[in-house]
Amino acid sequence: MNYEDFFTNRSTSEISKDLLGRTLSFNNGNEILSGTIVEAEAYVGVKDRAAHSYGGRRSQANEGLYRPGGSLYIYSQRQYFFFDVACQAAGEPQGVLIRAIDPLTGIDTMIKNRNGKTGPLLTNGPGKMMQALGITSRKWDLARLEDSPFDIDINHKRKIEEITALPRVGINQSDPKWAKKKLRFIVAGNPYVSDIKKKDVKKNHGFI
DNA sequence: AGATGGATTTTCT
DNA sequence: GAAAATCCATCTA
Repeated sequence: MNYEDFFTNRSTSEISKDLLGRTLSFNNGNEILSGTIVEAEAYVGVKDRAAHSYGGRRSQANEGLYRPGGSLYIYSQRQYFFFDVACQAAGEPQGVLIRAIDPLTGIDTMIKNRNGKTGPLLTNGPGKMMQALGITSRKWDLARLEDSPFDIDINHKRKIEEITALPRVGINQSDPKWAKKKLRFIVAGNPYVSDIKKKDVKKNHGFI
């Protein structure tokens, strides 16, 4: 299995769901920072009102979405960066946004990168996650996953008790049809999922 | 625990 | 000039 196969050949929601439980890692040149993906959102292209590629919108800023599955689309907003992987064949601008990871290695460095924050505050949101990894530029935008310091383990994943589908976060509500679509997938009960309620957190973090 | 408003910067109109 | 796939401090209960 290679990245291009993994990120094409099935729907972007299926790909997003299948990313849960897999390890995302970043080699900062000194050590490997990594964590288990516990939250991801699908953006399904030109018909998706909430996608950056809605209506075929295309510019230097969102070019990554138009690249073949397995290409990186890194984008910035309000001093924060977002990590997306393009899905589907070249020219079909769909993608998955990785929103949160349950940290595994390099945790001390993540705490430093996050100015002393600890626990779920480390990585329970897309901007926070990238800050924890120490990403401060769009340097790797448009790169292929296999040619970047990022890695997603597509050969192994942790067993998950239950996956929940929810509406996506922070998107324009002017078109309820798309705003309400359940294209956000989470590991139920994991404390690193953004906005999870304390009472919903499970002791095993949602893994078996 | 839930709600509100400010910060800040890239990108497009 | 305004909007944006966010985050955080601060308020109220």
